[in-house]
Amino acid sequence: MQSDFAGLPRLEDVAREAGVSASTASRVLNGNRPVADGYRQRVLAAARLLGYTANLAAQATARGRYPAVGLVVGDISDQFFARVASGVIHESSKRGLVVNIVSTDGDAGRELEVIRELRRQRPQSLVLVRKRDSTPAANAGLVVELQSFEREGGRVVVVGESSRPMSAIRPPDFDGGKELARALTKLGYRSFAAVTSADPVRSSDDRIDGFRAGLSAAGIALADRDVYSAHSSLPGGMQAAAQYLASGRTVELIFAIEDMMALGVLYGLERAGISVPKDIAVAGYGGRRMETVDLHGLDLTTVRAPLEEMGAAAVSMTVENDEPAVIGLQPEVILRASTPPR
Amino acid sequence: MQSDFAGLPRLEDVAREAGVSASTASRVLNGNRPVADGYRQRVLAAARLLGYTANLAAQATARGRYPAVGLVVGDISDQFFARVASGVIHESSKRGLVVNIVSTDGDAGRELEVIRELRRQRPQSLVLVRKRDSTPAANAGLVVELQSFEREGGRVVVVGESSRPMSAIRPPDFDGGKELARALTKLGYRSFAAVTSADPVRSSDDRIDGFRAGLSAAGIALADRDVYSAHSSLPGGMQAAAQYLASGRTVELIFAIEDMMALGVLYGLERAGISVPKDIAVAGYGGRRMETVDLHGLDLTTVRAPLEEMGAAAVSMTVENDEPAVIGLQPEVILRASTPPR
DNA sequence: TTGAAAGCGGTACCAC
DNA sequence: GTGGTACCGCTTTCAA
Repeated sequence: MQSDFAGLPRLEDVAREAGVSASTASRVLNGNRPVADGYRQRVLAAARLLGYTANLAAQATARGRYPAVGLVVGDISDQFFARVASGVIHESSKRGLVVNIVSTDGDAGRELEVIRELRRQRPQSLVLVRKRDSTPAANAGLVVELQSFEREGGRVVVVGESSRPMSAIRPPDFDGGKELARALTKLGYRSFAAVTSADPVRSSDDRIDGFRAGLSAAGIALADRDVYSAHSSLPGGMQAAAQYLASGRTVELIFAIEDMMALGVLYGLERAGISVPKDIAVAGYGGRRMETVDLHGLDLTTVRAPLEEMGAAAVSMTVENDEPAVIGLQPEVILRASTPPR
Repeated sequence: MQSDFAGLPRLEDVAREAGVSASTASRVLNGNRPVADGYRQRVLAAARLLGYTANLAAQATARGRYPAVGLVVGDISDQFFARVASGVIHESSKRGLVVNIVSTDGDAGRELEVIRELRRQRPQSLVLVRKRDSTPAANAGLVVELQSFEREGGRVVVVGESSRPMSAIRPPDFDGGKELARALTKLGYRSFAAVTSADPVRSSDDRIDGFRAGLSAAGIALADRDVYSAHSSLPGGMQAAAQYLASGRTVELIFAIEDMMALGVLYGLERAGISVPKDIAVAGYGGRRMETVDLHGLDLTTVRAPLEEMGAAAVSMTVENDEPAVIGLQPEVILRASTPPR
């Protein structure tokens, strides 16, 4: 073989350099068992001198476990997946775990396939990130695969949607919608419209449901005819704004379940001569870092979805062996200029 | 140790089940050397029956190389990194390589640190993705580290900025700007303004320079006073639009070096009562999938940066052992409604 | 405390 | 073709 890690120092090289046995060198480097201080120093010096780093794969075969988390995302260019992945990567790094990432390419049917791919590496845990639950059909083989993984000592955590009896971290969409409603009613708003995604994603519904619940608590009803739906994107938001305008109804505030849609709504309204927030207020959801450049009106009120935290929590769950559970995190309402007090 | 891959079938289990030696089983499963067809079938059957998948780490220690690519990104929630990563992941998957991902957290100074982290896994190659070249200071240790990696048979490809004598894949920003200018002049535009990023990123400059070069070819000059700069974001674009309006100058088309900025420009203009594309045209750059919902005017002309392709090309470069080289890919000008023929 | 030796799950050379 | 065996780099008993 040609490129056999050629040149990289092995544990034995360190041991020889330090004049001790490989066992001792190993003990020093892994710091578990006691080693005479003189030897300890020499081993450490030798390791530093040679620039030694343990071969993770060899360690893994010897130890019987690979300190890795397998990360399955749908599409890493999508903000949702990217932000969760970011959290997974950071938390893993903190905990000395490496991250092996695979993508289903947006095709949920490939989940099983990529998980098998991932398992070749014998990761300690699997973090599946999804926007929607897998279809019952795809689910069949998947559940078998995951259970066998857990039976072999692996841990699985699903971030996002999951109906399976499996540890999961759900985005606090309902609560986020609810708290937003509460904050807005507290600001004095009394009549609302909402814009949701035409795509059946659970998050959207939850946000709307939560929003509605929050309004109810203040004695305000959100009529179905005041809920518009469109593609979850900036253009979609413009379309929704057009629908709203065409309806002839007027409300004090429009809540869009996604920031880009909210921007689209904003844009659609303004180009129709309706000023935000003077004539109407707008709120979004997502909380992507929308640089708060001081621009009249573009300071969008939003709810920050704790996606990075969810990714981090997923990793934590897999290492601390808590009971399987479904946990949620706290959303954060961010009030800005697009919804001034009334 | 508890979770020692417990329960997972080993090669030996497959061999026993098939009634052959481990060597033979290995040969069948790796398909290199000849094996009698009878045995072959039995081994394959046994493997299928037991659900056997080779332990990648063990294979790696035995073979002396790990079929993995180490991917270093600055911030995976950033579209640029995410799209490149997407390409890396797909291409790797195609080629049977696993992807180990780490992030510098946006702190270029951490690059060396995370690369060391990555090298514990003995990946065959390293793909570094960056928006800007590393600082000379950080560069010092980095170059040593990377050269030692290459000396040991690893391959390194930088995607994005790199001044080092190292294989790199540069985004075709200059060409993209140039081709855009050519396409626009061909449509009949004659006077232009541009909006660039206040942040010193090479891509921005290249796009502007290319744009300028393209205009020159048509005998048109882009004056410095017609180049505005702002934060590369939607609000930044709005600011730039405000600057443009305040300048009192009028041009036929405004080119912003980033799509979100272009949208901000669009928005800023329209809210000032200037209609796009009726009164003025706008073009962007980036080509993120901007869903082409049929909305008057929001169909933004742009240049598609081939980021996924760059990621894929990086992986290809590391496996096909071409000479180290700096290669570029083709940008794609996408003319849409925001720049109608004049 | 320390080192020798036996693994970990595989691969690949060797002789039959 | 096939199986025995040494070995990959590291960990972890086990005796000394």
